[in-house]
Amino acid sequence: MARQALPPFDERSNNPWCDGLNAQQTEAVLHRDGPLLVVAGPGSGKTRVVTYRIAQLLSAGVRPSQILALTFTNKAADEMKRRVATLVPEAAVTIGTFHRFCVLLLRRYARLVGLTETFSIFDADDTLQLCREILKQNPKYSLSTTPSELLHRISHVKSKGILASEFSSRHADQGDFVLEALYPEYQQNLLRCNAADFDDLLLHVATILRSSPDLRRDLDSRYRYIMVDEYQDTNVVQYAIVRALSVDHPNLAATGDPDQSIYGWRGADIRNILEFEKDYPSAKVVRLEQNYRSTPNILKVADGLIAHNRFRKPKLLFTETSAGAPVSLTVFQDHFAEADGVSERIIQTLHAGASAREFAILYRASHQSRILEQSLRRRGIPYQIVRGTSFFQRKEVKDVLAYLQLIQNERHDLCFLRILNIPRRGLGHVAQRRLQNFAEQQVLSLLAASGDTELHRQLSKPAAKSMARMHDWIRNLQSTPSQGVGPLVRRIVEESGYLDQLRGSNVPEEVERAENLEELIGDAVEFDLQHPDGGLDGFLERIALINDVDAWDPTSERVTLMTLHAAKGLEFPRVFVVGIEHDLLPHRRSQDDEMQLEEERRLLFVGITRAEQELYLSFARQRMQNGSMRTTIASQFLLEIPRESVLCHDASVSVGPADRESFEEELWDGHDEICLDHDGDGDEECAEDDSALDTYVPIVRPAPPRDTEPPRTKIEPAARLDPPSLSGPDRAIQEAELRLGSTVVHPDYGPGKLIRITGQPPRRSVTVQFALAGSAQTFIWELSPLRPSRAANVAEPPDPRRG
DNA sequence: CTGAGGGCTGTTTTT
DNA sequence: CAGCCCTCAG
Repeated sequence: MARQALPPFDERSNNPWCDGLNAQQTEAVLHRDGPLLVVAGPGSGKTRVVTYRIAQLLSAGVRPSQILALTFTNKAADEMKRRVATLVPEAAVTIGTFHRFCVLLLRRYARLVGLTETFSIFDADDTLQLCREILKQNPKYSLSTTPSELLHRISHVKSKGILASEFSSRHADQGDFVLEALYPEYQQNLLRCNAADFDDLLLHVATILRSSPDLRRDLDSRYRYIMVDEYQDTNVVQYAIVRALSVDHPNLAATGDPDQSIYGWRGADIRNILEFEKDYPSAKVVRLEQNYRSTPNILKVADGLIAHNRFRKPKLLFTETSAGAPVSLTVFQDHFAEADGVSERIIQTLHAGASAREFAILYRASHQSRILEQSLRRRGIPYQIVRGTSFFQRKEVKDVLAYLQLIQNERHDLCFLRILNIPRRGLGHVAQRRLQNFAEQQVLSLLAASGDTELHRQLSKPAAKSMARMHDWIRNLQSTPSQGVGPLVRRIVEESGYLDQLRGSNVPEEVERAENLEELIGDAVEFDLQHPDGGLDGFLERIALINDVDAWDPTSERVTLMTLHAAKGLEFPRVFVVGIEHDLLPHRRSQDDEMQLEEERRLLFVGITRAEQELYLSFARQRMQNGSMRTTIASQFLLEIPRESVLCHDASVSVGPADRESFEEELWDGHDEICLDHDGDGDEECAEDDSALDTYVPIVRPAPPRDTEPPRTKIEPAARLDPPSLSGPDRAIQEAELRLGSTVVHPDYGPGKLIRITGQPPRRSVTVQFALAGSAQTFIWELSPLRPSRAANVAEPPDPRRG
């Protein structure tokens, strides 16, 4: 397979796909065969490059069906589709999220992993419910974990690509008995319900690709040109999938930005992008560093902040736009005042002629939206919120969806349990327990068991009658030929009596629920119109995989509220980032681990770089936490942004007018050495290095000098808070043993090698490459359960009989 | 079997 | 503070 040479220069300039592109963008667009990595800073025209390249490939004769573009969010996929459609109308290129693409494959090859093609997708609620059930049935573990923790840990393990079968054998001797017992049980339950959770969608596909070489080869050849967006956010499972599809035809184009990696908590492995060149030695690497989005001031703030990440390769970001307004940094008295301050600022700007759609308010945690909403509503500012609970999460809607899922997949026992007594039919705890026991004994699905006359004999007369009736009714729904989803939803809602029950209530809340059910019918009818061949599967899949970000309408004349995570990939003329406080951003749960702390910093970096013209940063001196007002601490990140690019305002009342101008000093005073620290050893970090990405990480520098002087100021910068000191006899041992390459043991992950050590004794951050799990993790040594090991060879698991 | 009320817990980000 | 689970009375 000859690699195509680049076209001569004049051909480039004549190429319609290169109009208005800079040299690097052009290079990426014209790249045809072979692996390509585009490292793209924020606002550098990445999406443009990807879509132009697709157009370029098509015009060079590549068939649309051979192109596959994978994104993380539906929003990104839709945007890409839209832009490709503008360039090349009606090109049937496959563009979608990883999850959706995997569902597509899995529907076809479900049998290979023990599912049928009508398998259900369990959402967060379902999986949590399942974990509850599992703990209920395994009471001996219910003290050592909670359902949500169990769920979280299973998901974590899955995102590392570890199957239930592998987990038990790998970890049998490692002491994680809870997961060892319950992960396989969880998985069996999914299988019994003919269901997959979100992680499974990926994991099953990866498994299929690994275990079916012929199929892998076919798919590899079918998808000749693969593009992966946000490659820094791929986890090992996604990596395995992409890798498997680009063996024979390694025309893989990955785009991403390590500085925008914000999904580490979900198992994203930044090494995927860092080691791209190792995986594909012939890869071409293109860097897009010119920013077309933000003003220099905004960019300076972003750059100054992200420069504080130590595990990073510095990157040049530049722009040619004019300076623009300084970035605003405001402290408010409390979160109410902050919300009001933001609203007032919006009002003023609206009066000056701005339009509401230009604004975005970004925050760390979704619950922060509530106060903001109230404030905006009071002033009549139109807003749209990208929030966690959607229409489809409402109880009554989920109830009806449960009927639909049960009809689609009669083994969906969770759905059956959910609707057993909805609407009320006199089937309570007793009937439920007998049903479950019976189904267990006879190895039947709950639906099948509910129709069994043997079970009916075990129930009270009214219960038996009610259950038989319900069973027959659902069977009838199942066997009725499909007239579309709309009529089906209507039948369920009406024939079950659910709608009547709600309508007849005098509780206003229930009447509203009835209205929601009407709306659901409407939604289903509309779905039928828009997707004549969609069917029940399509309807349910859309609900399972689409979230609220997709309902976000960028053209609507409203202020956008969303989390920092949801904001990735978007841009707005005017951006507010609120609540930049210690324990919130960085989040409390991210502070013990340097890697997680860096991820929080990247999160703020992402937020900052959404702004085109105006950026407003703020925090509150007090905030409601667990029902009580607490005094907050300014985020350490605020100390890290370049002082000369921001304009500080003190809008809080705790400081008298005389002190107002000193707010800036209050924040920064005595911290210049922290802010400036990284300029000292600049030549190494700023050294040009065009080739290898692997030098991105790690640049291990000495930790910033820690001040011994007590802070003089009222706002306590978190960076100065002393870490808890280590006490006890372990200390000497721990310090002596801590060396690169030495072996340590973790109670859960087993033995591993120290591959990175940073920081100073009270709080050293160590990264351990685990031999058994095959993955690396970073810990604060002093706080972790890691212990030095005498074993020289980590390849061999320690023998428990000896230990 | 149902509904109300008390106690407990947990508390980020998302496909 | 909120949401969930369990208990208890009807």
